Amino acid sequence: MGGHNISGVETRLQILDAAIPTFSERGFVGASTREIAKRAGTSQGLLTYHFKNKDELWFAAADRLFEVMEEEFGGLDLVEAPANQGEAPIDNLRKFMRFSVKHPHLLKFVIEGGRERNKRSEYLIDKHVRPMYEKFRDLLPDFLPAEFAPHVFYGLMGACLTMFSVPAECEYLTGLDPHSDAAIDRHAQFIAQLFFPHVN
Amino acid sequence: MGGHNISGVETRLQILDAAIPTFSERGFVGASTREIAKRAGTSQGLLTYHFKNKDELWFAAADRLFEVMEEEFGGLDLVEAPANQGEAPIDNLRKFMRFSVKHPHLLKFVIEGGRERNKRSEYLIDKHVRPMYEKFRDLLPDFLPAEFAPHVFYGLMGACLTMFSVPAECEYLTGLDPHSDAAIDRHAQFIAQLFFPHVN
DNA sequence: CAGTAGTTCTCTCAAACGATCAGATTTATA
DNA sequence: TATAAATCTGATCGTTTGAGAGAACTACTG
Repeated sequence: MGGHNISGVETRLQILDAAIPTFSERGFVGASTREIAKRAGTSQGLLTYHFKNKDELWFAAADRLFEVMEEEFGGLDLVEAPANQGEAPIDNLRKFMRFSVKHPHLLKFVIEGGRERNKRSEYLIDKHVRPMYEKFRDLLPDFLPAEFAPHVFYGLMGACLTMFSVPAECEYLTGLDPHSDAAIDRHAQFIAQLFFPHVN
Repeated sequence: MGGHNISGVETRLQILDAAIPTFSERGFVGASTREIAKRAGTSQGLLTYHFKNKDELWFAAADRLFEVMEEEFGGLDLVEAPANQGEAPIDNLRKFMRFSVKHPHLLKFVIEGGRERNKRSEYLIDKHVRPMYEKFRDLLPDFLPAEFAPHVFYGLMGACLTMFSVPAECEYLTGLDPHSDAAIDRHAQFIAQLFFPHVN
């Protein structure tokens, strides 16, 4: 078997690597399959050959993003490490923020997914977010009542990531570029003092 | 003067009241002028009469939202009140969160505006967000170094509002409805303990 | 009551969209 | 070398989009 490219797998990846930033920048509706094809250097008709439709392309892009996250970041150890091994939480927070800055698209996918409930958001939550959340929840300290889990989760996530989820706004509003190492380190320091005051 | 409706001002408001939830739910690109017109009970061509184009309609909707916020909430006193008058910060946080839950559209506007830098985000920041931010920044305690202002701002905003900015996701993921009074109270309690531990 | 200006509505248009398809092209297998 | 399978391109379909031109309507003015 064969085709123009050595293998369809390679083309698939090229398309996904073009689809991810496009969906991230323009949103699902705003991203056109023609722009994605142009970025990938292929034709628009090829997208529906490799992926059945735009929804399936989005699913595949989300899967690819979390695949990269799993490889590079290795899961969410925000709570586990400091609680169980006594590691400095600031190191984990910094690692977490650095990853979020390096891969802003994942954050954009999750945030846009949370906007309204549809098949995309349900796919994202069921397949990728819920496992993370349950791991997080199970690692919370015992003295914390169970009903506080959502509040700690969204409180911590929001405090950690909001600044990096709107980098353009942050720089235009405050003059601070959230991508800079200084900003990341300072934010990690601030959040660590906030959530883990006893460790310092 | 005259026309089919009693007054153009009334029609304008009807259109804005339809545009706000539509932009909020679907985003700027996803919201079609036809859906807005249908919700408002008018024709689509009327939108370009009252507002020059879709961008101007969005600007007017944003202005209207912040107008309501100013009337009902009266500015951001998160820091001012507790620092200067010794009021319980939890009351201000609760008030802030209640408003955000009652008017989720404002939050959606700001979040989508931060996605990428364009004329909409710049309009929103320059006209509405920057005054809030500068007021917030000027009220921070003196012992806090100035370069921490953006971190406190986005840390606090993120911790406070992220849960309410993705209510559908929150409920589907954690089973907790962020609109409920119990959730709001508990979140205010958690955030207040986090940011103002000395007050309790 | 006629005239006029301001307002609302209908109809239309070009552009862009996702999706589909026939056929060309390349590779793998026999 | 022949054949089948996989890959890719380019054209096209039916819809939906934002925007605009001009008609229809209403209230005010003289």
